[in-house]
Amino acid sequence: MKIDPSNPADLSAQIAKAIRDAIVSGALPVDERLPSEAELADQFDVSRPTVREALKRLAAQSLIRTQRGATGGAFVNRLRFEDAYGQQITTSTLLLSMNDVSFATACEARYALERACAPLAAERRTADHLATMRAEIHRQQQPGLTDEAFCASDVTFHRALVDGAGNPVLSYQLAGAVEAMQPLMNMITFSARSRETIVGLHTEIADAVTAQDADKADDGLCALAQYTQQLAQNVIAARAKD
Amino acid sequence: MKIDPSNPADLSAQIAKAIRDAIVSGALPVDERLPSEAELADQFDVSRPTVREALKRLAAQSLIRTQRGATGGAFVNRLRFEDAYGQQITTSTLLLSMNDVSFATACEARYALERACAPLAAERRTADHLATMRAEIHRQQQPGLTDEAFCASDVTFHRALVDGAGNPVLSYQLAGAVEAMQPLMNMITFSARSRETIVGLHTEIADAVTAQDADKADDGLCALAQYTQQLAQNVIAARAKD
DNA sequence: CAATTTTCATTTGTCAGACAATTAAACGTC
DNA sequence: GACGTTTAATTGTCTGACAAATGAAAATTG
Repeated sequence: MKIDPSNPADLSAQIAKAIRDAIVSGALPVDERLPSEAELADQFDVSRPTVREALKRLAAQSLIRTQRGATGGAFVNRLRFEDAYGQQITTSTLLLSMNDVSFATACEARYALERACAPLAAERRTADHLATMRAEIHRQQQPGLTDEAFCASDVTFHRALVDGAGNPVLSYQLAGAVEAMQPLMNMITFSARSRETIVGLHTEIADAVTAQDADKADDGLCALAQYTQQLAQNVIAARAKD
Repeated sequence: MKIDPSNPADLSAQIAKAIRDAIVSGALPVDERLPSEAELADQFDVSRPTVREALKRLAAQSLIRTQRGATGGAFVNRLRFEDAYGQQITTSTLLLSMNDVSFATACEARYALERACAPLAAERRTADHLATMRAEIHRQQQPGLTDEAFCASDVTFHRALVDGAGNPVLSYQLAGAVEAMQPLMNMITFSARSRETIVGLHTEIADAVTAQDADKADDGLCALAQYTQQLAQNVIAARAKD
């Protein structure tokens, strides 16, 4: 872990990589305290600011946490799913916005993944998940709701569905797919008519999950996917006219 | 973007967040040059090392790239899918290893997501994808293959299947799920008999995808998921005896 | 004038040393 | 023994400096 080629550029990146590899390989277990910045500087034969830049890189990925004081230092962080959600969502959102991913492609991916969760959710959903879904359906029927609030409620509804599968790995993966879609969905203006249709499909899905009917839930998701694609196409067509 | 509360700790984290928000919101477009470190230090009223630590945090997330020289500086980076793969895999791997995620949970998530790709892959796979799958099946039949190499080939096979869906968003999401499983799979010792079974199922899947038969591909994946779970249970049972 | 070389200014990368803030342990004091 | 005080260790930040890279401008040369 203490190797460093004599290339005097990217030193902090090299040090960060060395420590990261040690963490990923398990050589540095969770909650292990790293040597102090001064010691690391000695070991790698660099200055303390360079070590600090390397540690900040790792902190940005939630791989370490730091603590001041006598018994302080940098500690290997237990990467929790909640911590990873945020990064996953940020990354997914940027990937979509920076790579000219079409609405159709993103939508297809999102519903394909969500349909994978539906059978598990139908089987294992708890009262909590059902209650969240019903509450969001109710919210979506409020007349004064802005389009942004409608989309946010939509995200909450679908995340409750995904979480219903009771598999944290799935919830983590889907967090990116579902939340990253929100900026794209926000382009759509939801008329009273389209909201009614969506709420109807949400109700169909919630009913199916309540009844533990995986097939019906899948039907609802398919219909919702199709309808969402159609709404987006209408927006695109309307823009083309201008 | 220039706001900074007078809390004199975590300055670099606050600055990183301010710039990150500007990038995510689109205020800083791709390839835009950030002010020089000296200018940023002036604007945020901090020292240059503090600014540098903030920039290193962003660089660790591939949000910016830096360049030395007269026209150098920090530029907003176009986050590419290839760049994000690595981070996704690292994060997923650590999440699994640090959170006592059971083999069953990880396996369930992985195959649920992979099954979501199968119908699309059956529809759109190219000759390239089919060739990769066949090549890996062939490799998996080599007698001298180590268990690690067998697992690596397995990953390549399944990534070809996922890529066959022709949806970069799906490929990105699945990269984490599929690759992060590899360390867990490496725990399993693949006997000649189990390899034969797996190769048989791989062949069934490849045949189905070749014939564009989504249902058969799904059958193969389900069988593979079940068999993998069973192999893992055998390993766990054998360990319990010791 | 054109092409090439040189110089130079700008910017990042790194270093050294310093001080402030925080924290827990060691130490005294009652 | 309980409670405040000191102290040492550690991170967070600042200042100032120099090296290295790099493109642009200036000087030189044919």
